[in-house]
Amino acid sequence: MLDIQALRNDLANVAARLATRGFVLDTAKFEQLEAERKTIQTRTQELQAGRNATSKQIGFAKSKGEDTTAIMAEVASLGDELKLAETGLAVVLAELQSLLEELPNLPHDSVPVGKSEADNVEVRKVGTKPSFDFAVQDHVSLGEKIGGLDFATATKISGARFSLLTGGLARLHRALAQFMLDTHTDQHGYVETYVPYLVNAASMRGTGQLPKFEEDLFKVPRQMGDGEENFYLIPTAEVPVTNMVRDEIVPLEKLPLKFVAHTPCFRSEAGSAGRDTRGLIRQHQFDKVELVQMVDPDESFAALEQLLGHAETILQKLGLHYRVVKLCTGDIGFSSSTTYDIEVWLPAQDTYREISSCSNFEAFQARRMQARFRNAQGKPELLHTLNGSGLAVGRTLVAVLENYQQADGSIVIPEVLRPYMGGLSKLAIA
RNA sequence: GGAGAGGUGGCAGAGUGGUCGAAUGUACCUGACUCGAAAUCAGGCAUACCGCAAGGUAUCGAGGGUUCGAAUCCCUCCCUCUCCGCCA
Repeated sequence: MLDIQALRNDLANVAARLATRGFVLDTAKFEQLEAERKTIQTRTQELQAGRNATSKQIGFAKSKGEDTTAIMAEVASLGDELKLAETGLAVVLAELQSLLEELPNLPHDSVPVGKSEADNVEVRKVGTKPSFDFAVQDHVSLGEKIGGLDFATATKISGARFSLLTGGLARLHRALAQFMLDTHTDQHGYVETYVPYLVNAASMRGTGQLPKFEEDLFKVPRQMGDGEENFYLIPTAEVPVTNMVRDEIVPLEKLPLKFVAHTPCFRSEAGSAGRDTRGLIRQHQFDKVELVQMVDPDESFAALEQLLGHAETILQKLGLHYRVVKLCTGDIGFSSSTTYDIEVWLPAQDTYREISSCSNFEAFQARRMQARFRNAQGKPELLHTLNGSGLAVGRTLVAVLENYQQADGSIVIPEVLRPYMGGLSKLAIA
């Protein structure tokens, strides 16, 4: 959520910055709501002040045993007008709130201006493309050759966009996740966390998935007293982990907070019909190791570079070629101020494919969540939150399969994963 | 699932219809005393919004209700704790 003060003080500038990401801010509507709010709020507060003062007099008079019928008659007439004013105020405030909740974050000044993915800026390439003296196969064919990648059965069990791993591939998948977790906890100073996969609406609101992107989520209805209040399946561990600090005031000396979590992620992939239908690239369920940091605002951009480096380390240790891309204003996510994507080289597709996305949200999520720390002056101040995939496990599995394939279709297991594979050095063809 | 007890400021903990936004303790900040610290003493110390300011408004788990007036009474819900049952 943006700071409403920024909109009040410098609406044109906010609108201009939002425009760079293709968002049209209805400034007239905002100004109108603000004007209404001011009028109604002032009026309401005047009425409340009047009522409070009179009621106080009644209490005072009664305590002295005086007659109060005259004053009580006077204040009685306030009731209806006050109720009306309060209701009107609540309506305007709710409208303002929902307008505010649907505004995306302001891109940071350093973010390249652009319309789409095509305008993203490549920051660096690391490693080299592997060369093959045979025709490369994609991970689906490779999975069939060595066995253990079974889409047909997954479809029977659940439907499209689900996968089933068995045997060596299932173990390789687990090995990747474990390797990532161990690296981030042992070498990068993250605290391992195990979190709920079903979360409430307040958490989804906190990180920005709600109210605007409900159709991307899997919703689990449940009865709650009279009505119903849904659970949602997490689309990323960012949601439960970042919400750890919702409504908290973190002591300064505890910063930065750094958490890592390995979780499944559930996405409805609404609006992605027909995209990436083959293979493991785009699924309703996939695993991800997620890095999350909550930091002092002065340090969030340095933290972003570090976090990005932590994610890159995994690819380097796995010996995978990748590039880092800085997303342009038109391509960054709703809540993000700055985002780097890491794209891994996939030889079978002859292209780089997103495997991690690392973002600084500045105070955008913290303001929604009221996630604060006590600053050096002892005052509560909004934190900055960051997160990044470190990495998407399913896509990393794809990258390992495709980059480590041999002429016969077998897969050499990267050195760093072998301890997690019981010393195995190769997945042989079935 | 059944029975009971609770949810108040950073923390602990009073407060059961009227100068209560809330005693007290503790933590923290400032000052005094001290060579310095501890102890002691004095003062300060919730958040948000409106306002140039004076000041005002809201917030005592959430929502609704009663009332001139609600932390306090009523209703619904959520959460926590204790005991019992069930259970990976």
